[in-house]
Amino acid sequence: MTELLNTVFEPELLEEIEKKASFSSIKAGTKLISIGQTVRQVPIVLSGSVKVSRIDDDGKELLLYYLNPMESCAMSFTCCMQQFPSEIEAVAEEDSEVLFLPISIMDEWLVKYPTWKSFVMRTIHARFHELLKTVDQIAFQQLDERLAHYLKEKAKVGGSPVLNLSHEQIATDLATSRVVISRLLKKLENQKKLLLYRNQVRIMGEL
DNA sequence: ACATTAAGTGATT
DNA sequence: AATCACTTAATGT
Repeated sequence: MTELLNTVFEPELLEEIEKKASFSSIKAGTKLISIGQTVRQVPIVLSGSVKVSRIDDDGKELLLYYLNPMESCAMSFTCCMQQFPSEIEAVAEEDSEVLFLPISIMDEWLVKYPTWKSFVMRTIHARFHELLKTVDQIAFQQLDERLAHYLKEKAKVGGSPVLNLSHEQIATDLATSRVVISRLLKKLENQKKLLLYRNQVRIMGEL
């Protein structure tokens, strides 16, 4: 478990993490944080994956990105240092192991440990990049590309080309309607890129 | 066999 | 791309 951390952080920092962090195993579907809640801890995903999404005023959901092993949430850095309430919701996508770091250590570690600082910078950069990507996908209204991206991500996260999802679930993740998703999926199926079943999508070729 | 839920489709905005 | 209305197919009881 710590092997992953070893490759990223310096020894002294690892000791500190050992002392200050709390480790927890999270069951699939567990909500880690919801909107409005104040962030008090920074999560680092060790195994599994966590889905981070935005919910609008009408309760409509929009998937932002996944946290994979050795990734953390950029929102948590910015939010919790200033004690701002969360603007996102995070739910465990599968059974996961997560390390929680208290916010109190943030300032101190940033100056003390170069590997921590670069970790923080890397994750902020990575998330920001990811966000920009989804933003201009939405701006240019290319839902088909968003769907392809979504399916690829799902396959990567789940480690399998077989996705157990209903069209409905896909639609809520992408904040659109089921009918639209069904049509796009059908189009992809006709292009022999995937096969459709009830509550299941099997990816065949390159999307 | 019947009810419920998921998926497919044409027409309309 | 979204919504409506409706059909068809798969699943659960």
